[in-house]
Amino acid sequence: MAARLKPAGCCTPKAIKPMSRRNLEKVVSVAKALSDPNRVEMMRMLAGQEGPLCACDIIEHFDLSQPTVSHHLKILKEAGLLRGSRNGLWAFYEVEPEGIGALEGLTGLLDKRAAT
Amino acid sequence: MAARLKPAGCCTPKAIKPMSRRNLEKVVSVAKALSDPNRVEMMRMLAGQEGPLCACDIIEHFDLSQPTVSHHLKILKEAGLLRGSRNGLWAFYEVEPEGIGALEGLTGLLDKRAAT
DNA sequence: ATAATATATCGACAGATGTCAATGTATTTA
DNA sequence: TAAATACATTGACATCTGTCGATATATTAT
Repeated sequence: MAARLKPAGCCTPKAIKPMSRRNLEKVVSVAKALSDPNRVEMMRMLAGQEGPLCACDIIEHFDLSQPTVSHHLKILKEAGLLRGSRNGLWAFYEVEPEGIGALEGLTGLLDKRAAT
Repeated sequence: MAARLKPAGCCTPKAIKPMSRRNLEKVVSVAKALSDPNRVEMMRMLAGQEGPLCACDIIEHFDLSQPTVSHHLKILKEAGLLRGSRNGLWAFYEVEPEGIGALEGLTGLLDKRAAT
């Protein structure tokens, strides 16, 4: 029969607080966007500015090809963490408030243990 | 020559606040751990309990094979979001305080817009 | 109109990731 | 000791992801 047993005197798990599929997907897409070190650095770079930065400055800062940087910025934008705009030839990016929140939600964990 | 230009009158980006490679990797590993919907649900399930839950209950709750659940729990544990223990045949898992923080850091973004 | 430039998109490829069936390991029971 | 059980690990496979070179698109300057 091989019925799966349970530990003695145990375990009716409490129900999971419901979350819509849409919100779950949102959480996952934000986490996914921040699950690459280059993208985290892009977020940290933009979060430290007082206004938008042109793509050229971001490209210059990373040791990646221009298409790759463009690709990463797109992912961050689609996750709602960045906002993009354009002025003539140049593309500008800046963090969304939500992006700051997400970034701090993760990096804030570190501040509670060791500095840097 | 094709020298890369810059927008007129613009842009000396402010330097990125320094972050150690170790801390960057930590942030990325946490984000990566939460970048799968099943793992987010496992975290939410465990975060809603008052104590540890046996693996059997987690396996039962998800529409995944036992090895796959075990694999996901391992990733969450290695990211520092879960703590595991064992009592006889049974394995128990519970959230680390850091895990709660990381989870709330991401799901908290949603509460500010739409409920659920 | 033509050339030059900044950025986005496409196509390809190697490596990472989620999944399961099969097997291994450790513990309890008979 | 032998059988049963809960969970972990392994191996295989399809899909996803990060990356780049090549190309396309849009804008400005000549």
